[in-house]
Amino acid sequence: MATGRTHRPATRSRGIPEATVARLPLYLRALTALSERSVPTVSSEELAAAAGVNSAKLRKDFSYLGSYGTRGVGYDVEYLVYQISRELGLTQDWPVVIVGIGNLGAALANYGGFSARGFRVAALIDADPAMAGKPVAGMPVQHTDDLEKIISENGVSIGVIATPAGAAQQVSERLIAAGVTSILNFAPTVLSVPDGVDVRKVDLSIELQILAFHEQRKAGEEAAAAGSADADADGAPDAGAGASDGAGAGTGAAPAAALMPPAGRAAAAAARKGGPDGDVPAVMPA
Amino acid sequence: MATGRTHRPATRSRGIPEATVARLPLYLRALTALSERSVPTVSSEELAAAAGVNSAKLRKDFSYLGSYGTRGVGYDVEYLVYQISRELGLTQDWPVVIVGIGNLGAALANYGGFSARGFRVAALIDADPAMAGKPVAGMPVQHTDDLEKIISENGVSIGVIATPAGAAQQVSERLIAAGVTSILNFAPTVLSVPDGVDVRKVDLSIELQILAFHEQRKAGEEAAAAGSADADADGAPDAGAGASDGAGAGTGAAPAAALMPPAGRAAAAAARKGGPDGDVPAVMPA
DNA sequence: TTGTGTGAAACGATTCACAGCT
DNA sequence: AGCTGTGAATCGTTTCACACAA
Repeated sequence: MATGRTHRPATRSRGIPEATVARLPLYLRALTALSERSVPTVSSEELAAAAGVNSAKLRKDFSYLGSYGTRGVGYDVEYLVYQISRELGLTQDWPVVIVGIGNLGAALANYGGFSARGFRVAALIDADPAMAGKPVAGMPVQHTDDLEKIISENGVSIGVIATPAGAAQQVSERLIAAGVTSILNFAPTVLSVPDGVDVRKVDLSIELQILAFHEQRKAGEEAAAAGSADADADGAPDAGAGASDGAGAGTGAAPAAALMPPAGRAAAAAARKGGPDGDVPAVMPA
Repeated sequence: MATGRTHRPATRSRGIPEATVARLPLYLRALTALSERSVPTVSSEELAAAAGVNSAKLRKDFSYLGSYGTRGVGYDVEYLVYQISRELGLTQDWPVVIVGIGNLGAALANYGGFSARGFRVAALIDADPAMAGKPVAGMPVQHTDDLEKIISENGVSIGVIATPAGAAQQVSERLIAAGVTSILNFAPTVLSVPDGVDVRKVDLSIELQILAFHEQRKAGEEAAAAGSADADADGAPDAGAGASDGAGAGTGAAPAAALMPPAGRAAAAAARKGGPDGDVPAVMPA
């Protein structure tokens, strides 16, 4: 801390809040749709509805970009489309490479909306020699050996990793060494990268687990609601013994058994599926 | 809407913060890896590093689950794996349907890690009659007509939408009517769903746009650093000299020059690629 | 002595509510 | 009369820093 500015120096310096940046693409999509229907202006209320946020948030977001609206009227659709595109850097185009052409990589390569905006798939790269030369989405797959050359010749700064988890870290290192500074990672691993490199993660299994959590809670509440006064229906999360997992049990599992002294190794082991749980997904990570 | 308990009743009642929930799967993955290497205990410091977060955050997160650690020692790996799995609802299994078996849907169906945890693909559904019966990932694709039957017979509560954007809203409505209460949406649209239904979105194009934003900023900073005080170093084609936009522009006195009159239609039109920008991706949404 | 668990401070994002422009 | 733009209030998350248990 005391050491001057620590990692990620002044990156956040002049700035649009991260949460706002993450919503700009959403607004842009809604605006593009309006633009296609030749709608000339929108109110914050309408646009917010189309983007699935509330209008106060949208107005605040736009206020970070400048004053692009007209009081009493709304926003000029075309003008906003342009301003947001520019702010996001979509007025220039970004060559992108996809590394790992398995099921997912191929799906990504075929994704239309990819090239629709400023993005252009510059190359498809895979480690399997058998893939080399094979056309995927009308483009020949190239071998990993040429990764560095491809990156530099095409001026690629954004890489998409769709390899198995085990290969991801190494691939990211090669990409970065070759000049890539932004990575979209579909492999289920935490990538460690140097400062100045941005990584965004897309992880199917994490998303499902989050849904499962809420789903389970719904079931618990339902049961609690239906099942009258149960000891710890909504109990305090008190540090004490079992209370803290009321919702968990849901359908009939005995809550008592669930909690045990932090020494119950046996139960814990039993709980894990004995199956081929491998951390590395077959070929399609996400 | 405001009838009695407003939307999302007491869902958040006794609660683990959402941000914490979103990190539990990350911890779980790191712990599973340790477990496989038969590591008996970890400190918050080590585990945090493996999960890519800082240790204070991790300890705070775990504190919401209960006191599962041992002071002076650390956390018992197996025990924590079990507790987190249980908290996330992964000790039961969740039948899932995937709707839209295009490139992406097929990739998802083939995803190994899917079934690895509590999730099981109960059915693959597609609207194309030509797909019906065809095996994907060792499973016959079924026709949309049978969607309701499939959902109820299998007790499915989680649905994955991998259809083109145009079909997503309708598919979500049918899923929900049939009993699904959690949706993972890969189609690039905002789904509107009733209260009590959870939706999570995975959107490739949004992720790329966020990266592009940061990428552009990096380029700008670099140029600014290298090339003295150049007005529009960041290649903004527009007159928007908005370089220093002072966070908040707080002190009134808007840098008027930065913004041209909200009437510049021409520029806006020019900015949009004339190409086939269609909002609906070919077959693979994400 | 070590490393967890947690109040309290700091920070960031969202929402409120209204002044001010059109 | 209407709708944006934005200070101020609120809420949620992260970080700090240290008491306390092993």
